[in-house]
Amino acid sequence: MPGATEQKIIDAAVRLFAAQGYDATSVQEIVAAAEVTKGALYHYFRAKDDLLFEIYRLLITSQSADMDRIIGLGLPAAETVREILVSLVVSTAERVDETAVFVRELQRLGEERMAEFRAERRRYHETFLAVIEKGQADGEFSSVVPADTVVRIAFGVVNQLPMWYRPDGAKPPVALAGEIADFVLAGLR
Amino acid sequence: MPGATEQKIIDAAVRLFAAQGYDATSVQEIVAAAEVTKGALYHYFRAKDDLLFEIYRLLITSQSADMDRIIGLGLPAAETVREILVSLVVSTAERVDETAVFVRELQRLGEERMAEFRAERRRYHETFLAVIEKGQADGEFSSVVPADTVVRIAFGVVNQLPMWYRPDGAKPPVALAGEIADFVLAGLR
DNA sequence: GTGAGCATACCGACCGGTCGGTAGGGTGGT
DNA sequence: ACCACCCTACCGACCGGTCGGTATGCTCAC
Repeated sequence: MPGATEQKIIDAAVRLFAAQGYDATSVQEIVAAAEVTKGALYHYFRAKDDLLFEIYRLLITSQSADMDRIIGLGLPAAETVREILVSLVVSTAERVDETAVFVRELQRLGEERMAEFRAERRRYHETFLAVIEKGQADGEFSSVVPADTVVRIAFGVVNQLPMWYRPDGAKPPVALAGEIADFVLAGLR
Repeated sequence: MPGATEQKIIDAAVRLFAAQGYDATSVQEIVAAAEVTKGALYHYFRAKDDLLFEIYRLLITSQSADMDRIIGLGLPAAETVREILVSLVVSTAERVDETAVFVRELQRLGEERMAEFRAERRRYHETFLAVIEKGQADGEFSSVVPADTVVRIAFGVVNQLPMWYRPDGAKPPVALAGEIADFVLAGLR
């Protein structure tokens, strides 16, 4: 539960990192945007990349929880896939800036933290993969296209979403999410 | 038609930008990797971001040409879509580094160049969109999912490809391309 | 001799991070 | 009731180092 100052710093960092990139954003810019001082920032964070770490942690934690919750419902494969995709697209649309930073600057994490995130990401990936494979094994889905390719396609759209999605666009996120889910499910018939 | 020195510089820049990011790569690193000196680099390029510009230009030019060639064949919509996707996936796999840089650092281009690329990108986008819309109008494709969403999904995978594709992986690019095309076409039935 | 193709030495700006210090609110001994 | 003490939160000037870019001059093919 971050305090007000801490939160202002993270919000400003997310906004600036998304708009300009991590390296192109100076600590000075962040503190100016957050209306705090450098002293305050380094009081709460040991280094600039702790900000990145924190941004990723918040995003991943909430998305993992979403997926686990949906799988816990025990729905049929098709409905599970739909629920996962809709929730993922909607939550990504809600947090485009965080996602943009995540996708673009993942590599900037140090070795150890990188490994930690890869593991979590892999788990996330494989949970979704298992749902599709089960659907294929049960005959609910077609097996023409291998499950891992389907997963790649699905995560591909989501991760690219920050490139074109605009909150003030014509299609509300939930409509978009529905279309994407429709298309993926159509491909699995 | 770049000379040998110029080409060495671009190759080194692509490799380093892909591995570390644009801002995290210093001009010193580039000239060291290319085995030239700073004088040589600034003899051929006016600024560091001219390198980015050149990388993008080479990539976009060749991909646009590929797509125009395929459309020129005048095949039925389904085959056109398949050909476009396969050629795009294969050529992206051949140039993962360029694509990674392109996707990650597009924003670093200045306003004017950015506008130029957006226009070219839009044209590319809309050419593919038109193929799908025509297929839907002719009844060859289903219209359940709007064409623009299909385009977003297709380009999503391709742009994310550098994140997971490894040239030494189990699946050769052409197999991968086939699977992706199969899936997209299945979604269009 | 002259211009293309480099090499080398160097510049000022700016960057992430540090550090000595302060403001103010709680706390415990008397 | 009061004050000594401390601790958290924060300030902002400053530092060493690195960065993109430049100025100048050599060399060699034509």
